[in-house]
Amino acid sequence: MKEEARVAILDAAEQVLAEQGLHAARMDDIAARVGVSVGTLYNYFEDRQQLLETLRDVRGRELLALLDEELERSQQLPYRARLHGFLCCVLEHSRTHFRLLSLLFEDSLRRGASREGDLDRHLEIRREVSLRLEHLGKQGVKDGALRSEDASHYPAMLLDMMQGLVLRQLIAKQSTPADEVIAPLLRCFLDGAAPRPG
Amino acid sequence: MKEEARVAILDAAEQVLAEQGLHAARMDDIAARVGVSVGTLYNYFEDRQQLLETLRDVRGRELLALLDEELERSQQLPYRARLHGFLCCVLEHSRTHFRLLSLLFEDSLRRGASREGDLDRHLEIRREVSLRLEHLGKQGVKDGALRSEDASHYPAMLLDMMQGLVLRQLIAKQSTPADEVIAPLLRCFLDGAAPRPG
Amino acid sequence: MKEEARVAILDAAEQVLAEQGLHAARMDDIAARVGVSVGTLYNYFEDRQQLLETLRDVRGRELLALLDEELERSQQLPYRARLHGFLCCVLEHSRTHFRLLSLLFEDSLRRGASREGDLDRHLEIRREVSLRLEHLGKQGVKDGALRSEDASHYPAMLLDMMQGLVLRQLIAKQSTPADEVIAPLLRCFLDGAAPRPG
Amino acid sequence: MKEEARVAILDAAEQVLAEQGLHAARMDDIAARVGVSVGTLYNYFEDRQQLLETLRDVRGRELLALLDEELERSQQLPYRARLHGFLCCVLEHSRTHFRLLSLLFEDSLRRGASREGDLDRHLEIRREVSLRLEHLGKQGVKDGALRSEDASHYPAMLLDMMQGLVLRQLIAKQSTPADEVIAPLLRCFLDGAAPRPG
DNA sequence: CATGAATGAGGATTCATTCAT
DNA sequence: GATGAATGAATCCTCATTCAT
Repeated sequence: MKEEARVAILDAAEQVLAEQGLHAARMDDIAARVGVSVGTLYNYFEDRQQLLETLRDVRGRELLALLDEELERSQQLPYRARLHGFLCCVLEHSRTHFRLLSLLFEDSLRRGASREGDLDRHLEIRREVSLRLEHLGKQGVKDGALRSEDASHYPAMLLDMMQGLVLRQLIAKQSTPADEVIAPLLRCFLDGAAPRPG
Repeated sequence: MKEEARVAILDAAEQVLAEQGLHAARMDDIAARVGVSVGTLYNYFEDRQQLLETLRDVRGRELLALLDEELERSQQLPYRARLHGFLCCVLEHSRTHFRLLSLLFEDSLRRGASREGDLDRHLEIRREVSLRLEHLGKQGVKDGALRSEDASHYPAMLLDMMQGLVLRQLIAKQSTPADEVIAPLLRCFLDGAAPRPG
Repeated sequence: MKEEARVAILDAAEQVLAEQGLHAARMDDIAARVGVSVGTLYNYFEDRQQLLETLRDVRGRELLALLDEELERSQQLPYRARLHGFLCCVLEHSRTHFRLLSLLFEDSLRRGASREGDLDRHLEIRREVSLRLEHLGKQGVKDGALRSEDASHYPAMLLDMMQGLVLRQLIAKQSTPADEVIAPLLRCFLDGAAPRPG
Repeated sequence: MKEEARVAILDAAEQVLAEQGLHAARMDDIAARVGVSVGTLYNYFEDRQQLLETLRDVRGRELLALLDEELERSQQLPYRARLHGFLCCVLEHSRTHFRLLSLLFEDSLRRGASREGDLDRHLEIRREVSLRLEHLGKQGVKDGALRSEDASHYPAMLLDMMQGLVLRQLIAKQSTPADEVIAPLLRCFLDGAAPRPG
């Protein structure tokens, strides 16, 4: 009961944030979106800041759960297929929550300048996703699908490209099927942009 | 005379924005940084919004000028070297202005939702950089250094990876030499992450 | 049954008021102190204002009852002893409830400015105590222990000194035995600060 | 210029506080009283708290200045006359600012419970006045006008009686000439309430 | 042109009170 | 009767913008 309300508030907050931006999203707007009054928000969250932090944490944990599920499911598949599944998963989740995560991330970065150590928690999710990609990468190296040389750079590169990809879809307000956009990304990542000698 | 003042204000604005964030940067702070009073800012810029827009445009044009200069200079070199030079150029400029551009870009994205058509101007710079990369890519294809198949995706991918790269350096507050960070990026981009068969 | 609850609420209210102050004491705090929910408070008292007024009246009547009891008990004693007993009684009660009465009195004074006639009820208790002192004073005059000249001023003076005395103990957070603090007060009051000629 | 504004704000604040009470006095009310807008208040004072503290300090220092002036002036007079002058001075100042000082003092007392050490500054003024009375008392003892026995209690007693006296005038909304109310107080204080044997 | 005090709309937060369960 | 979540009016404070000097 109480939990449903929290969820409803978080969902509303995400919508309003996505539409109005981090700063423009007023508590009144969020309340109106849920269909309650401002005061109610404060029955569930300490203050605006804590509401946003909770939202970030919840969404982050959702993504990680999705990824772990996907990794579990694809355990027997070869590296390329697993990576493809993983990225699709990230893409799918990001399409839904990208603007939110992006806004909150930007904010972390901003405030990270002043309050040292706060940034750590804010980057946790990205780091967790990265860790899973690293782990996956080790399989890739073992399978002979990845060179070990630059392996440490790959997670970041992949995430960067994913992020940009989602961002461009957001801007274009279109949503190409995941396969279609991930395929060239994977081709370039694995095989390189240069023509294969053979 | 008038121009010098504008430049001073823009510089101050960038510093304050980088330190305090888009929203926290107050007109008073900017004025104080220049060493003038608030009123003066309004003699040079219509309002806060226009000051920020000008700042974004100016910095954008500076980057484009740098890139064009670099492309001019490297005209006789092979594709890989030119691309390397180009990315170094982007990296260098981004290191100096990244936080600014990132903040302003986020803001554009945010307000892009509401004010249709406004976003276009905001994305102009990224698009211009992208165009130059496309153009460079054509040489790459001609030189046989790039497959033509996914050529249309390459500019975006490269830019995404550059952006992430700069971002990570900002977060880590360290600044590895350009060559060192761009090398693996280029290796992966051109040759792929998978081991070359030969 | 109903009465016990009222008493419990009033006691809790007094504690919270004493700890947090008139304004900072929230209905939720009072309810929590009793161990009930806010709604319950409203089953026993019209609203916050009425709860506080009741509290003031109840405590006031308790003091008056104590004083009357003391006066009854000391009926046969000489003036000085009766006055001493009376003041000890006031001191004892004040030590327990001073902060409360002080807060409520201040509040009366404040609102007395706006709502004419309201103040009267608020000052009732002080007036009642004063009346008893006046009455006692008449015995003092008869006994030859008081000059009749300024007799009308004495009750107020005594009360003022008592109030200050309690206040200073509150501030110092110490509680000297009643006799010890009342003795010099009585000496000064009855014999004066100037050395006796004899 | 800037100082005039500060003074105007402080005066307005005092009026509004006296009329509405410590808590009911809104920043908007104070601003309206001065004839400026809220924002202006914040150009002169950090926040509400600081405005009130400043007001208390200023009024306190005004009283001390008055007292020191009076003590200076009466230097050659005998103790009784000097004390009379001193008390008149306190009475006069209190009549003008009593409600203010009383409100602020009550507030100090309240918050003194929680924030230890804060109370000290709040009680400073009362303590300063007390010090001057002590000093004056020493002359009284030397002059043979005061018994030294309870001398340490006298300042507090006098102040308590003065405070009550002013309070009662405030409540009664009448303002008896200073001499008339101070005379019986002094008579009682110096000669005692009991009839002189001689 | 520069100044900087004044403006006042705007937003986060609190808390007495209500009322459906 | 008891509960406690919902309500929303009320208030402090901020800061972009203006304009008289």
